[in-house]
Amino acid sequence: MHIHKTESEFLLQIFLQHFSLLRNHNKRHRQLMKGKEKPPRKVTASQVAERAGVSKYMVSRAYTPGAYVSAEKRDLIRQAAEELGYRPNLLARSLSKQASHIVGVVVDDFQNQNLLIILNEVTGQLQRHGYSTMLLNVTDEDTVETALRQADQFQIDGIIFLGTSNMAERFASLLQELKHIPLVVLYRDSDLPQVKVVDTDNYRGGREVAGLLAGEGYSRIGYLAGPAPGLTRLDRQAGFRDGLADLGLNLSTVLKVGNYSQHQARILIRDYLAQTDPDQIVEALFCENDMLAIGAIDALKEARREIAIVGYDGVPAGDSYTYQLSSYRQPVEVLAREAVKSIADREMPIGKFMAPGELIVRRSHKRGWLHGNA
Amino acid sequence: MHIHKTESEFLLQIFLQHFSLLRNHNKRHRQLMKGKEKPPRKVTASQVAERAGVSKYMVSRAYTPGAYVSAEKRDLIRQAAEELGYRPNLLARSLSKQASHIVGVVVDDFQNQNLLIILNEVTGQLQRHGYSTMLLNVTDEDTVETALRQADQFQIDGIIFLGTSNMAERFASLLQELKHIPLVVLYRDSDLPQVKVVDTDNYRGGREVAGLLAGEGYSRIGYLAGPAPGLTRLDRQAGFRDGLADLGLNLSTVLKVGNYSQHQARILIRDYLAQTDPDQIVEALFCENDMLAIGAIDALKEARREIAIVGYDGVPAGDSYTYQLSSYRQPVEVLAREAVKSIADREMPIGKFMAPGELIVRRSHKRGWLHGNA
DNA sequence: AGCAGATGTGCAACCGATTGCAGCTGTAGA
DNA sequence: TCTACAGCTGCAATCGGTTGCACATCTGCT
Repeated sequence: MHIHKTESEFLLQIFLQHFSLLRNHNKRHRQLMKGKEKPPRKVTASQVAERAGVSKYMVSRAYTPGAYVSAEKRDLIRQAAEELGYRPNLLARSLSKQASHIVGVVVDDFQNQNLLIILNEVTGQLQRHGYSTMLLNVTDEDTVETALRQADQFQIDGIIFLGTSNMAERFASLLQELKHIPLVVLYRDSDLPQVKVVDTDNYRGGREVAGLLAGEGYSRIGYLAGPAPGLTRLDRQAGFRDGLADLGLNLSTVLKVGNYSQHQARILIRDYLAQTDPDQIVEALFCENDMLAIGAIDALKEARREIAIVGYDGVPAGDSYTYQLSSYRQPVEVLAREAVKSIADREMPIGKFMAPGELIVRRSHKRGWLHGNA
Repeated sequence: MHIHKTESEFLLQIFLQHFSLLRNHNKRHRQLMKGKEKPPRKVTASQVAERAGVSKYMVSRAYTPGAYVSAEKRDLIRQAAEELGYRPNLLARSLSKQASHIVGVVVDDFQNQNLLIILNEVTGQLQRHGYSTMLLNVTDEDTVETALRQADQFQIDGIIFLGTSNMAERFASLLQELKHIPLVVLYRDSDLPQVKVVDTDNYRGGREVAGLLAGEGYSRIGYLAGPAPGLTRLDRQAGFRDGLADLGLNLSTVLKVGNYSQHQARILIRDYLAQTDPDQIVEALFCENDMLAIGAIDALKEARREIAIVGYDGVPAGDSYTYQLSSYRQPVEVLAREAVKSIADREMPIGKFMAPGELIVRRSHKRGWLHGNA
């Protein structure tokens, strides 16, 4: 009997705990916190005001540039705030200001090294400008809308789309409804209206690579394209083609791979080698990005065949002894800076920003790279 | 005269616009928006309430599980909300609920492929659980505090630390003050108090790798360690050592590299080969992670020397023909799930979660990997 | 019929900031 | 001395939600 009672009491307690947890979570939480030794002081503006002997409204003004505050009061308040360790609640501020200083950043491929390096740069820049980064995962199609909705509900100040896929288009069309949210597409060109594009100068990059390969004296030259829709690929390829043409060469082959993975490129090149008349196989191949180039080199090593390879991006892995990949470096920092600036300016960003990159000359574009070191 | 008047009126207008732009940005913005063809309808709970013929409080309850609402009214409200395209303002909700459903995710190395794969998984899982990811950039030391502050001001529900560096310690100590913020350290073991650790079972992984190498009949066996402080490295190494011991072998050499880059590993191995008595050079080397392993392989190829190599992580790059890296796969999805769950449970997460991984048997641990395919 | 208890609803207060406006100073100019 | 006006300051309202509580309403049970 006794045991029964204790047991049911115990269960009741559990139930009550659970109930209050559901229905009254925050109050309970607050009390619980208050019980601790070190109350994690949520210092509010009112508390600062009290200490400084002013009203809470002045606290806000002390941090608003251009507001009417006497210099002495401002300093007084700032000091009080300092002493209390006051950190304004950004949720409240954002709610009131109707702008969150949060930027949504979308990455569509976590295997692409260069994308991630840009991501790093972008978040760093955003942070330095006082923005926070909300990372949106859209690796499968269904999540695009979910992610965007979530971001929108947080009143984000803008979206930076980092990737190659046509998700950018999905985003753009979804954003049509939410006209007030600026969209920057980085790492990929596009003619979408109402969008700011930030990318390397693909045409120019293509031309420079053409010059590099022509300098080695190749004549049968190919281009390995990825699946990205839109202009990036076309311009890069056009620049390459035109560059070759200027030097009296022509682009004899264009291969196309289904996605930007190293693995796919390797398989494609393996099949290409196997199925193509040896006389027709290209001597040099410009790959749309470094991941593809690395995959291509793998296939060539495997088959012990040599084709001069040049990539695009300038990822760190290309620097390894195994690959020594010649490439065209994207000016990552410049691109990131421009993307962030576009959003920080708080005007609806439109137009294109195309930065020149820089040739990286290593060994993979030279004759004899497959063997020896010479 | 007439012209003058118009002109000054015009200037006045400009001035007023500018003034209101500065001092009254959001209101102006709203009006501006209202002027457009498609007002980007910020549907609020009140509007939904009006349409459904109830008070706005009921709207809130219609979405609160376990609240007292009649089924019919709930459906009515939900439908009205649907028709209007109502999306609750998460800033307001978070402010009121004292919990933002935002999780801070810290990545300390954007070159580490496995980290990024985990990042992908983590953000995906978070999204699925209704959380948003705030990506914190802490690539240089100074930004740790800034980043954390920013996150704290958004009332984040927790932090997931993804990385190997001792920034985790910095975080933990800074979080001491902010006791209410849960910290999960993923991809790295630690004995920090008040922290939840999620990692592979390093000891077990080490043992399994020992078995793999012993099976090939090597006797001089080494370990290539990275700089990470703490238990991950020690356990992995201890498991390896114990595993060898059980099979009558011992760990003859431990090399240590200054950071986890492929490049550093390559240089270290190159020097090791050059400076070590050939009779003393190990036959097999277990590398603390795949990036190091890949760097080591590069150095070996360069020197045309063979040492059996095994990595740890299971990054996709290891699958390339060039490397064919044998490794120990971290159960990325399981780890991510556990990390997210720890935070979603809303209790202060403490303790360790160690998941077993899985051997990946490719070629780099076998004799003869340097030459041929056999 | 009378009443306890469960179920639904709206009011008002609150989360923590920002900001238009009214009112209060002080001081210079008439 | 009175006025004008600029510089400050605080009140009250607002952002868009959530929630304790008081007040119905509707059961079913004596």
